[in-house]
Amino acid sequence: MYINDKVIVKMQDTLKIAADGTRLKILFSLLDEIDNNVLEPHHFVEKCVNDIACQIGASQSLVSHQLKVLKDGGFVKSNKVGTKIYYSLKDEHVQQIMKITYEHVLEDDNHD
Amino acid sequence: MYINDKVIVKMQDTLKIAADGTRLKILFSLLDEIDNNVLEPHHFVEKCVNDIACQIGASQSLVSHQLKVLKDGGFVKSNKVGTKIYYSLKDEHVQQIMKITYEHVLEDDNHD
DNA sequence: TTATTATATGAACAGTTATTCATATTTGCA
DNA sequence: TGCAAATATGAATAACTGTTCATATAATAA
Repeated sequence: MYINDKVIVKMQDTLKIAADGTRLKILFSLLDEIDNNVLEPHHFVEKCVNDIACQIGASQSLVSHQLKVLKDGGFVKSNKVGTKIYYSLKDEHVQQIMKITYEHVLEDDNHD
Repeated sequence: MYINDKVIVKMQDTLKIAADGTRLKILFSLLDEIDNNVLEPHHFVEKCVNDIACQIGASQSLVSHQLKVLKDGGFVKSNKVGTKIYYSLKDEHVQQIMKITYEHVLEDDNHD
């Protein structure tokens, strides 16, 4: 084995964070909405907790909980302005994981 | 939201499969071993269940269970020869997910 | 047939986790 | 000060899942 256990655990933890419907919806909502193709490179949008909650149809509490998971996992960053806290994608790795996973499930559709 | 719930569920399911240490070790063991850089493109190696179990230090039963998960999820394919069943990576999406996740955790190391 | 090798399977348990609900904290404003 | 808005937090629960153990199945050889 080339990859040591520490790296395996980190990869596992990273993928676990992405492997949740609510968190995926949050991440998609943080992708730029200017052009319809959300999976192409771009700069990232900032949104506050309530706006995300409304957009994905989840409660404030749930979104707050999951944003904490995403932030601890290095998926998003935050920016406090007044009482609002704006969240945005942290880097492009997240976007790339989503893009490849998206392509993977689309390809599977052809085999069903 | 651009992405419908069906796609979200499929992405979640796909990522869940990758988000496990044992399964990640199995996938890494199925990457070609000729050049040391396991994360570059290549053609995929075939290995039987017992060989994988020995290489990653897991029981036969556990590896068999997880290979079933990986196969059902479209991550690996199998090829029966006599009593042995040879498994290999199914396509390059799996490899790409691993590569990007790997890069992501390496980058995080710089911030610790 | 019997024995052996390789793999799959099912049940059971322990540990984890997503969600909800209620409440706390923080900030801005009157 | 008090109030409202935005977000975070903690507990509790229900559902899920990775692992182990024992056993079953399949293929080969003697």
